Amino acid sequence: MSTPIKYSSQREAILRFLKTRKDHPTADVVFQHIREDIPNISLATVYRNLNQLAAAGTILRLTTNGKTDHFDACVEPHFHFCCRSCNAVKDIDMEPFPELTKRATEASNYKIEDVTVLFSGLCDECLTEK
Amino acid sequence: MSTPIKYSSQREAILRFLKTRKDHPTADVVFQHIREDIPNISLATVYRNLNQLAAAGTILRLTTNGKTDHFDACVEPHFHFCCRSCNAVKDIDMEPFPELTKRATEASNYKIEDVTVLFSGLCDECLTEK
DNA sequence: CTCGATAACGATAATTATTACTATTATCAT
DNA sequence: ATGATAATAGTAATAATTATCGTTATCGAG
Repeated sequence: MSTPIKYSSQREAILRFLKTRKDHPTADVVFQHIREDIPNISLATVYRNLNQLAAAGTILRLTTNGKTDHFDACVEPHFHFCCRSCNAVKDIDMEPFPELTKRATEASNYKIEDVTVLFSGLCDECLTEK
Repeated sequence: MSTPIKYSSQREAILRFLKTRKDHPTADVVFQHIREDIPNISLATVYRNLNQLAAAGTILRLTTNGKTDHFDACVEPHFHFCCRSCNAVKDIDMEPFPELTKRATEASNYKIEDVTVLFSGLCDECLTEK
């Protein structure tokens, strides 16, 4: 049914780069870094592949308060924090909360497939610089 | 310090409309409805006032999987659900989870000010239509 | 190993949501 | 009433993302 996926070195580079980063870069940040290795890569290619990888569940798309999406190569369920000052997206290392999905399933007649928890406030760096 | 806020009938109409709706409309939906009462209202005015009301904490901005923000006149802490098929945003009526913010505060060195929980999956309507 | 179908590409145009700008109007304290 | 300025309508500009399109790369079948 679905069209077969062919290998591309660009996609491999994008995924490899994402895996080296803990800070959930945006499409443009990915683009800026990848072009150091592949100078003539197109921004559209970056978007196309990030979308495809996210659709396949290989990476995670993080929609935050900020206007642009961030991407995360870690697909294990975990929590994120978005700083309202610098818009950085960071991980919060705490145990998952299966209770949440369970109670939402009981409380609604929807098919709950996923839950995203996004904390916001001020990150460590923005806190110290007064 | 901050500039004083002056009354405007447009803003009042926007807020009044939002309060009649349980379904968290987007800026454009607000615009389309308000212009039935105020035919020459500008879309920019709708955006300006929604932003101002959200900044003041009078209404809530909901950033979802979909590309456009939704707005909610109910600022009491509660949970939302976004349908991956029709992109509708709906409430989920369940008890708040103070535990979440508490544990995030313990697990990080950030100043946690807020948390948004967004469930996703298929809504009741999309479930029934096959 | 060719070959052929087509997924993916680079480059760029188009689209979409949102914000900025500007001259005018409305609010409101004095 | 009047003056300072917040808010407006209308529109131009911006920013992020997606669509288009001619070309290139992948890869299974012969």
